[in-house]
Amino acid sequence: MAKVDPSLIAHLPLFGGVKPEDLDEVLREARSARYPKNSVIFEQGADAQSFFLLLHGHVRATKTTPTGEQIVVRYVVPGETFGLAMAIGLAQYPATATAVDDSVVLILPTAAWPRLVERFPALTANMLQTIGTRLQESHTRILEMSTQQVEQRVAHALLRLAKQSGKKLDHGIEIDFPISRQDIAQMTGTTLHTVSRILSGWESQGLVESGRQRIILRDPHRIVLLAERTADSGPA
Amino acid sequence: MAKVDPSLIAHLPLFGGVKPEDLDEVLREARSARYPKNSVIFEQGADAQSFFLLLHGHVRATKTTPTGEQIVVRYVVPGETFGLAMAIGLAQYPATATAVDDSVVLILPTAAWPRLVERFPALTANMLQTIGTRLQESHTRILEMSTQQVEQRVAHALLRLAKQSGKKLDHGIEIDFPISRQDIAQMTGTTLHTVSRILSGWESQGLVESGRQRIILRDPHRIVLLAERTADSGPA
DNA sequence: CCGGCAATTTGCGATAGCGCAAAACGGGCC
DNA sequence: GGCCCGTTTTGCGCTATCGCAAATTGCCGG
Repeated sequence: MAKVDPSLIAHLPLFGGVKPEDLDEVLREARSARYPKNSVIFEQGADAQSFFLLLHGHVRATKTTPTGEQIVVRYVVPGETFGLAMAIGLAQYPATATAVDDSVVLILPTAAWPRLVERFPALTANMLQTIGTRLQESHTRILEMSTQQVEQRVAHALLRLAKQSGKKLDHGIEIDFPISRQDIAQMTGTTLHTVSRILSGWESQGLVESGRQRIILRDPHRIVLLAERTADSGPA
Repeated sequence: MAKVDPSLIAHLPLFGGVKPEDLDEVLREARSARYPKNSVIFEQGADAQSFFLLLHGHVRATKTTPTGEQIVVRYVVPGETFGLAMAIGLAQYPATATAVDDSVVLILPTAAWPRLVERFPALTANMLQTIGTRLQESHTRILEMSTQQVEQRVAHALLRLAKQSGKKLDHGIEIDFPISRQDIAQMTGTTLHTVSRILSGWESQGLVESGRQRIILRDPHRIVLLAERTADSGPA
């Protein structure tokens, strides 16, 4: 297991306020690991023995009901933390994390957290900020699910993904990791069938170009219009 | 403005780990205020100059879209904090808070927070816990909205309210503050019409007894069954 | 290069829940 | 005690979206 270079993590929000030269101290507690595409990093309900920092790749967090339905909680991009159960007082992970791409993560033992917090009080504040942001995002999502129709929700979801992980091409913005219709359905509270129909429609209007687990926004601007459109407005 | 007795707040989660005798120091920064039923405590978008602790009454937090639709984010019960914008790094309140009952709140200036945190480091951790719990609740809500039908969602919402603010009667559990069909609709992502139809149905089956802004769960157990029922299961 | 599998597309009902509108109700205030 | 207004109920048609099923497609592994 290779040593992690402090410069890799120095700029991350979590470590704001921690002196770069102190980061070695943090890294001493950490190890890194590689997860191949589609491998599970941790499972919902498992003991939260570690928390994670994504260095490379993409991770999907999902939550499953007792009856087996699942939703995508979020996609993690490099630089973000995940599996923070312990920070909010949970002994088990509330969601499952899966690498959707070959991914490299920094693993910190949950047990080290209290020690780190004591040593670097700024960490708690940073963590609070992180969780707070996620809370807001959740509320936004609830608001959307309550007030918008499926097409608008899908538009919002794709725009968000594009902003988060978009790779600019000259003919549009490509979402930079494999994502299926089913995934999008689970992000927006609908079915893969409906997502497929919507994307087909958009494709024939030149709004997107998509294929197997691959989506390119060809005309982000018009998608923004779609996302903001009220149920009735606009021509046929 | 009356002095607040430390014993009133000593047991609150936010102050866990703070010595009771130190609470005076906190209270020196605070003032209390009374908000009559239906008055607005702060408005979404306003500068977050204070944060709040509910002492008596009930407060509803709502979030409104640019186009005017709104959802109920949560109901605050005595002992809980609200308006924590500053703790998560927001300069403006992300929601509106309204007293749904005559309510008494403890008001703490946002400006005092950094000072308090420095003095009582446990506060940050407590806050993290609080926000973390809310994040989880949000995720649960998203999961429900994604996977359950309206009737089940309403059942869950009522059960939660009953647990939070239920007053036990010998003939059931009454939700202890005024709540309209519209409110429930905004908690569950549906319309007041649908909620009304559902409650009417339940009433005729003896599950609830309800009236103007008033709901009594007559048969919580059967409502639990409803809440857990999968779309198809069970007889007509 | 081919077989097989997972992802996607699409057609075709079925329906839960919406939206509108109107009527009934209930309480508080004067 | 009666009036006024906000809340609730309910009928009725409509449609967005689901659910199922079958056909198609594109990849990956061998």
